[in-house]
Amino acid sequence: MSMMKNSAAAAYPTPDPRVEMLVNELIGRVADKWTLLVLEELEEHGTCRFTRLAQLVPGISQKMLTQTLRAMERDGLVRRTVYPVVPPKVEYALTDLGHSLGEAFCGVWHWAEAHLAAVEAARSAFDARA
Amino acid sequence: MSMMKNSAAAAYPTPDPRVEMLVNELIGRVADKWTLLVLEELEEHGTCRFTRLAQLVPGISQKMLTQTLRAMERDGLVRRTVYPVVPPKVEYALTDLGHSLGEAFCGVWHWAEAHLAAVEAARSAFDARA
DNA sequence: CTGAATCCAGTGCGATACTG
DNA sequence: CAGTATCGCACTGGATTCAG
Repeated sequence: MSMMKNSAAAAYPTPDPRVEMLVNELIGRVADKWTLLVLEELEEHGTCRFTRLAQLVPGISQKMLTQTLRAMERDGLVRRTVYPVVPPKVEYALTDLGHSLGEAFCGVWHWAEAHLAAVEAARSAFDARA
Repeated sequence: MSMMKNSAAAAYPTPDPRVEMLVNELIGRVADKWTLLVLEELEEHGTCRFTRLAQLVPGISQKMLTQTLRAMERDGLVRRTVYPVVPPKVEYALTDLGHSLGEAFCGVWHWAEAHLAAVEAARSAFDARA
């Protein structure tokens, strides 16, 4: 991975416009608010059942949780295990792919944490100006 | 950077729930599709005028570009310079803060690039199952 | 050229009710 | 328990028009 094309200004990853579009779409999907939150909870608590996740993720509706989990499963980020018992029991766990995404997002997470104050200051200054 | 809190399970950044909420909101704002694209173009091409950006970012409407730039300016990510000439000339440039965000997103970018095939494979498998 | 304002179609998403 | 189905509204965002 990350072979670094021989181009000069290779600080940025993708010179290929076709791949770039696909990458943008993928990021758009994966950088969703609920996806991030679910990802984080699964990282932190490990395998969880549906209702547990609903409690863990603050403010998520049951509909959004279902949709988010489906999308993540489809993208190979989570593994869904159904136990044929009654009442039903369904467990969700991160795949390796999902875990690697969590790590990738750590950079953004750290950035947000580190620069939260700076952003808030900038906002105050901007609002004061206007 | 990345001082690593002394806590044991410090693989994940934020233990404080209050900060976590703020960080989530900030990420939600900043991880917007158009913000990412504008950020990328500004990284790649440096200072740009309004119309230039409109051409550079594929498919963005003038309304969204304006909104995005305003939000980014408010958050301290871009610096807006107005030249009092006629016709008007306005330049947009990344601030240090904006540049640092671009770097933070590189991790996600690389992830998306590296695992694009894996995600597409997972989707095909999922769709075939259904 | 840069942008604000208006209009409007599409849809994201919460609330609620129902099923296996 | 773990969903699916339906409704309804608020908001997103594109197209268009107007202004400095």
